[in-house]
Amino acid sequence: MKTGQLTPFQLKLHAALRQIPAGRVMTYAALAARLRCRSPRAVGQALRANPYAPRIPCHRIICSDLTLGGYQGADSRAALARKRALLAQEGVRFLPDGRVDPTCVIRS
DNA sequence: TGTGGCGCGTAAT
DNA sequence: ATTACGCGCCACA
Repeated sequence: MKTGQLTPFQLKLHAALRQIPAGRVMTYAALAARLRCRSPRAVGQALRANPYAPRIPCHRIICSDLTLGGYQGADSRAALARKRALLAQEGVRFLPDGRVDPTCVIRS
């Protein structure tokens, strides 16, 4: 079925996400750099429009400040809590400050 | 610490 | 085709 209604970017994005091992997270900037993109915003937006939420681990992407940033386009406390739960389920550790453990973050 | 501006892509008009 | 917006990041004051 064609390339789907998704854009080439999403495919690339999915490929990058696939490279992220479980229990580990990557920042938007790192992911963008991997996609050869100078704008992390494009990445975030692509994830936000990603209708394949459970199919695409967009929750493995966090802010460069080690903050969860947002989830599904919502920076609400509930969304962040859910994201944190998902990451914790994967084995990612969190700091008492609510930030992600830098050892689990891949800043390549 | 807080604010503004920046470049890329998508989606909508 | 053009405009507006978006889960961000960086630089500067």
